[in-house]
Amino acid sequence: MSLSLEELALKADVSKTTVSLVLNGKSSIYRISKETENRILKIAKEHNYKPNSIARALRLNKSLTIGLIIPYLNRHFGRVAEVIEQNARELGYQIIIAVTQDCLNTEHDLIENLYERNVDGLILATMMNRDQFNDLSSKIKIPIVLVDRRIDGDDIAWVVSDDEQGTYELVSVMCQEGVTDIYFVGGIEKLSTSIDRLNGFKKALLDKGVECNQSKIQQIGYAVADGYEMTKNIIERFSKTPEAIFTSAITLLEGLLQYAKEHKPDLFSHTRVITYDDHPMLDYLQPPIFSVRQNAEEIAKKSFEIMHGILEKNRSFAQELIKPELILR
Amino acid sequence: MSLSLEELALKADVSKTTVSLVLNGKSSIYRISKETENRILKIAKEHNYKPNSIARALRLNKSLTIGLIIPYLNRHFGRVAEVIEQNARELGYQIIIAVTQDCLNTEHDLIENLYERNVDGLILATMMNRDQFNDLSSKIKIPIVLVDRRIDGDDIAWVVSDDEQGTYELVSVMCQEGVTDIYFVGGIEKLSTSIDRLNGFKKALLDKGVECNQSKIQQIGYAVADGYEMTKNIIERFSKTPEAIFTSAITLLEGLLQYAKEHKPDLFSHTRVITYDDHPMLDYLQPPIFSVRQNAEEIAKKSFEIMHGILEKNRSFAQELIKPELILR
DNA sequence: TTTAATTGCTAAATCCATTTAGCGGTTAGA
DNA sequence: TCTAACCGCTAAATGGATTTAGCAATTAAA
Repeated sequence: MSLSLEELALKADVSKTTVSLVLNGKSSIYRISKETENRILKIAKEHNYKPNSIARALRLNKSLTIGLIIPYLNRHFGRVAEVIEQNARELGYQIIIAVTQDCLNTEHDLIENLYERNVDGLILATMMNRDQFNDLSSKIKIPIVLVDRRIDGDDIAWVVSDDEQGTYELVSVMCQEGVTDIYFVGGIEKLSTSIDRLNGFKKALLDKGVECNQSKIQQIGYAVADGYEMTKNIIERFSKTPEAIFTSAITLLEGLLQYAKEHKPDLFSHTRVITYDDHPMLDYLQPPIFSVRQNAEEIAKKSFEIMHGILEKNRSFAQELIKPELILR
Repeated sequence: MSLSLEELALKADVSKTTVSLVLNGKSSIYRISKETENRILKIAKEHNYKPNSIARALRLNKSLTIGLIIPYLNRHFGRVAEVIEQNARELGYQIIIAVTQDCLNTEHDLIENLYERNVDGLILATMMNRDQFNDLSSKIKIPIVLVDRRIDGDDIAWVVSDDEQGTYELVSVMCQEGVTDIYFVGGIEKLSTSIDRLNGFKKALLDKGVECNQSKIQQIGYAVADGYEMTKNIIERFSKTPEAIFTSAITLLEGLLQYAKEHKPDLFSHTRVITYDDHPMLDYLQPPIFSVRQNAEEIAKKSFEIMHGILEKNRSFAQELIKPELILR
């Protein structure tokens, strides 16, 4: 490890106070002479001095560290994490990452854990509801920015994809082609991602004068197996083959594909499949699957931007809806 | 934040030394009476005391933090990171993550950065060669475990997929079907992943008595665009359509698919495609693409295990080849 | 010449947990 | 009765950077 302030002070023949003041740009405030200043700067540079970050964190009660808590490091969240890390690094922050596997208890433990480990802020893809979040906020005195999943409330910072609009547009494309017998394969019912996507779904149908039948809506979870299960239900419960199925996440589409491969190889000859989330491999699937691509880069960028604004620029919370992109193949 | 040792000591009417000794399980060594011990434990529990991790790190020179440096947070590395994080968490460690984008300079900066930030160890998917690694090792006095990409040397800890064997087996399948006119679409030439996969490739052919023609081997890089480029070269340079193409990463396969879609839609009717790395979507592609699935979970588990062994159990380095799995569709 | 202001710098406190050396007091052994 | 061992606990040092209050020396003002 590099030298300490004290060792540097010894070499420069001044006190460590002086060294610290100089290196923190406070020479003029404390009237350190130009001569002394230059000498110290030179020696610090020669020895490539870097202040011990732990000592600094202890004294300043600021660790330059952000906790990032997400359900998985899958394609979407992996990309989000990657871009958050890059943005954070440029501004001197580090990212401590942790995954919840969409388990609320794990999420709570992780938040507590990271908080105790003195992160300066938390970026969170949460499973909490409003009440749970309020409880947390009262205990935790660091800024929290929600990412990907929002919670209603004027005082909560979040950055999410415009799930409702994205789904609305995608489903509308189907409607415009005259396809309105669409099934909704959804995720975790109380999460904003599911609520908003379902709202977009219903709205698109309603615009075509079609009231969505509750029996066409399922919300079990976001795992591949859940997608499999819901597809199975649709195919086996109803005698009529659906005109279209909307899966509200790429994992659910995977489950659908798996079921189709095993039990319904001709699914695609009668049924259109559309999905939230995009994946490059979809380009090579037959028949083409329309999708909604979330702008993970923008989501990541904005969420760190808001965090940074709160931490260093005295800004308050902010909320951002990021426009997704329709991909029609 | 929770109480400090001192506040706790006040409440228990003892010195903070006593509290610290009790909470660190040293009551008997220092002959703290059972009565005092229980009183302190009770009060600590009531107030849910957690030692300030920063102060602890400063005093002990141990941050319980591991740096994880990888090229991207793509599917493979995302899964590796996820499992490392989970394993680390169970043993009280946190993961600080950083991505290099396969840039050597970035990698160096990140290593230095994390080192200065007092991580206890580094898990590294490196681009360095032996010399660069030796340089680094002499400067950096914390354990390093290489993951996914190894460097030759008896004293270097690493955990990698058995790239040579995996490729050997996959290519052998082709050979056994009589297909030996196989092109190698490779990654970054000097990385072990490329070297080992190429060796496995050549060995499989040699076992069939076929000497691999150098012109069938390309190694540009691991990006999707590189895969596109190499596929283009193969298709456009040679008059004869290849019997088979081996892509040595899923990203390269993506590039191949992209090129095929745009310029050679009939590629699959004459050419078999096989790839290193697996992806669930491959199950739904026609025709089936054989692949080698790396065991990301095992790679992650072992690499943290080795790190933990070095840090806490006084074990020395270790090297692990993780068996990948052949997926024949 | 005395007082006031300025200059250039530093001692010491602070953040909090850990750990070493050791202080008084009691009991046991010779 | 005196020494040795033991008991139960604590003061103080430590890790390294930051920051406040202020000291001693010089210069300027009255």
